[in-house]
Amino acid sequence: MLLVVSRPKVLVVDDEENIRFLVGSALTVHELEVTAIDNGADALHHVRTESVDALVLDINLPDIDGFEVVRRLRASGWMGPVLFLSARGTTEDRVRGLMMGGDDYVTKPFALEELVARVQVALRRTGKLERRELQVGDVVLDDDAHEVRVAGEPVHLTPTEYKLLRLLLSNVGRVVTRAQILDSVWEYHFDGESAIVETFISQLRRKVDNGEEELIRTVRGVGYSVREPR
Amino acid sequence: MLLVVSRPKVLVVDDEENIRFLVGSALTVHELEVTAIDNGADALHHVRTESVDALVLDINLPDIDGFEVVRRLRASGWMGPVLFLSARGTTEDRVRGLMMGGDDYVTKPFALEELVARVQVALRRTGKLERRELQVGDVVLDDDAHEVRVAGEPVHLTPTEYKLLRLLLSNVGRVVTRAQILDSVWEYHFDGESAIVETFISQLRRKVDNGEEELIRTVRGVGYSVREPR
DNA sequence: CGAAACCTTCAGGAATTCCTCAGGTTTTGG
DNA sequence: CCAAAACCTGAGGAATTCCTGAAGGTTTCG
Repeated sequence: MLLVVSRPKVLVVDDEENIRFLVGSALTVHELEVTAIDNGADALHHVRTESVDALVLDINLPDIDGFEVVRRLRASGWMGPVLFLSARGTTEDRVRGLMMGGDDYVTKPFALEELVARVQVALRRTGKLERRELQVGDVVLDDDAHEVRVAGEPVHLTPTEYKLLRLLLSNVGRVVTRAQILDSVWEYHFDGESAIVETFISQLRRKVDNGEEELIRTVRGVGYSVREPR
Repeated sequence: MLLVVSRPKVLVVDDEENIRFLVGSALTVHELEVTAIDNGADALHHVRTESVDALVLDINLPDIDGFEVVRRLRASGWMGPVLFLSARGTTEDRVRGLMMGGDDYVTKPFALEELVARVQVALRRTGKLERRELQVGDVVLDDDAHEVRVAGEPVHLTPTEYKLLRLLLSNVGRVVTRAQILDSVWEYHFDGESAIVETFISQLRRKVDNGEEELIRTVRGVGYSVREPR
């Protein structure tokens, strides 16, 4: 597996303080390195002098139009992905026409989650971000393909099984309590009895646990855990 | 795959600033090298002295008529493709009659996307741009010919079917969610119910999925995905 | 204008998945 | 060693999700 040493760098360009803050925070939380700039000229300079892996760019900037920023960047050879932000309705058609290719756009107001997801997709496409894979032993959960492989062989999981395995794998070496599971996989908190967790753990084991060393350990009175095999 | 070292060069000739800007941006985003000029005389000079791979040319220029520009260029041996821009209705018939060889035209107002596509087609025809094909298993989607072949045999797809297949094939190994599909193939975001995606997936499968190993996998609760067969 | 091609909705049916229940097995603590 | 607690697992009906054909409406093209 490819080891990505440094985090991908994203430049956010928008003249609204709020947007910069929100988008910046969201991207930072998702392990990206963020710089925020409020005008086109400085943005140009930054991309040309620093290394930037992706650009989140408002179209309506006080000085240089977002399209123009990109045009100049392309002219100077920068080929990274660009995600345009545009106010709904105003430039929608123009944007549609310009996008395609490597670029993308979202209209304000947008869901931060969606924006982050798109930036990540773009970064993966350009190889700056590794594939989202969780691996323990010979079990691989590939979040892009939404697929699970055991010893290389694809294994079919139902949506709930998948969510459960995902939760366990992203907590390797830690016990996940029944309450956590109920809360995360199902969306109700009740402490009441229900064998539902057990049922799904059981099914998961049948599909994913191949004999010898058990992947999913039961921690009696607490919950379940997956640990890296030795 | 052919490595294209330098980008194809496109000259845009139009007296309207806006058109030059929009067309220029669109072409640049699509990795073409663009020069823009606002009159016929300079355009003639530019083509004769610099290397130009394709021409986007307004018919109504302030000085020399677009047709005349091309006539002279042909006379001096320049044989590149020309895409004429014309105002709707006014010159349409004339254009039809006058265009020859590898030339094409679009009427204003036009979709930038379409214009870019046509320029690309022209450049591919003259070998300045590599061919774009998406292939998975024995299904080939040829974007230039706008054609799909299954095991070598051409298969007819309607425009929507084609867009859908194209989206799926350009995301091999990744799940494409229903929302992504609706957003990309159709242009509305709604979370409301609609069996339309299913309907088209169904039709696509009938046309493209040939028995043995299914090309288009359903990922229940998420979307659809195509994966490279092993 | 008329025909053909295409898009969309709808609805019945098929397939899959969820979840409860009930009986069995293992572990714990005294 | 025994009983209680905790956990495992299979079965089956309910619920959800998906498939697909048919029918009606729209657009395109000659």
